[in-house]
Amino acid sequence: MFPLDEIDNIFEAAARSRVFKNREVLLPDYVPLELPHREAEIKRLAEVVAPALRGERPSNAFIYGLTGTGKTAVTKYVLRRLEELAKARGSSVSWIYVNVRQRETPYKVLADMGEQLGLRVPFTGLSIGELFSRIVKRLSKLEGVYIVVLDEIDFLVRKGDDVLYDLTRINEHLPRAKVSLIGITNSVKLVDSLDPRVKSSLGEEQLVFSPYNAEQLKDILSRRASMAFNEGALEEGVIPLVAALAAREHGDARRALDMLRVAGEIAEREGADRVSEDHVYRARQEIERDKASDVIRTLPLHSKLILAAILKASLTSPEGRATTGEIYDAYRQLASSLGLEEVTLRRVSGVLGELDMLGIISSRVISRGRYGKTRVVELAVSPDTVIGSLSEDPTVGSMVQSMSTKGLTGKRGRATS
DNA sequence: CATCCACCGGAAATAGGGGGGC
DNA sequence: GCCCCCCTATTTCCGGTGGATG
Repeated sequence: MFPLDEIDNIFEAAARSRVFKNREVLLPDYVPLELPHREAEIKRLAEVVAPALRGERPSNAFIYGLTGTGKTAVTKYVLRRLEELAKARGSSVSWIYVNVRQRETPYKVLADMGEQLGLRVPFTGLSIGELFSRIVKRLSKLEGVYIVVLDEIDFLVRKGDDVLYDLTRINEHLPRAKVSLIGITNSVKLVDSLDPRVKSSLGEEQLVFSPYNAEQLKDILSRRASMAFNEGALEEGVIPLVAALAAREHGDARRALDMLRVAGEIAEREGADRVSEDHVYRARQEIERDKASDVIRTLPLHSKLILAAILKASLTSPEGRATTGEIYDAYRQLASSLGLEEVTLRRVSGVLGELDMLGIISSRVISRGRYGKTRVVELAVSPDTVIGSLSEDPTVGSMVQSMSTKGLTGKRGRATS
């Protein structure tokens, strides 16, 4: 028998990282104790929600800014503080945070809200209306101020949605409790597509978050890095590099912190004791690849097939591009070789649009005059990534693998420029 | 300069699998 | 059990449309 304490020693040694002191502070959901370069936004939001301390309903607010500009972090930061303060003064203020992108459908958003209010909600079966009135019923037994944060609210807006509208009017049903809403989005366009009634209600206050510049990113990164990494674990150029790369991608601080964390993880995996610029470059690649793989793996069957068709069509074309028609032909071949029913051209066109949104392909519609209007598609991720992710699928996997050899020879055959 | 290709992309409807309340 | 609901992927229907061609 191996002595227990020796096992412990092994774990202990492995657990003690050479580069990381506290890796968690680089994770996306970590809210730091201070949010540098967002002082003005914090102040604005604090002013907006402050009336809650007097038991008044704060104005609804609309927060807009690109991804990674601190919208979520600032909101959580301010509301946490507000709640603490309220508790200390004996007034009742609570907040509910729902990420609409993760909850996607109106039903799930309401279900999430309901659960946070202590309701037991079946994951399906109820009508939206029923669910809504249960929430109202629950809230009408309560008192105090409730601030509901709907993050990435874009996904709730899709045409003719009354849930948002109903939420803005929920106070009419409540005798004592007061609800105010904070909507967070990263698309300016959203504001226009909003139901005008919702727009005016939600837009009682509007906050705009501007992207961080490279200097600010550098500052944010070094503060965070000093908590996350051991002394001297970062080579000189690492932080400026990460900041520069992220600044180029519209100042996304989350992306920057991710890059830093993954660079650290790569360094650690390799047993290096310092994180180098090379680790950063590789981290950036790895992040892109993982993101794409995750998306591809969870695609529905026919979307995978269509992606395989794109792969096939683009690898056999000299430019690496393919049109909708070509993709459809390739798709039909693949489908019939697997003995599967085919989806229509309209659907393929729709899937192409989805894949574009997901960043797996990039495409634009062009007119070839006499020869019609079509969409030209090219892969936005490396063929190897696509092949790798698709081959895990039980249905299309083997087919993609056999295609990969042919495809890659085809690719090798063409000019490398 | 009208024509006409090869699709685009909106809207509505359906299928069919998940489940309620009563 | 009955009737209703939600959700996703898809079909059906169909009115556009940029620009090379004749």
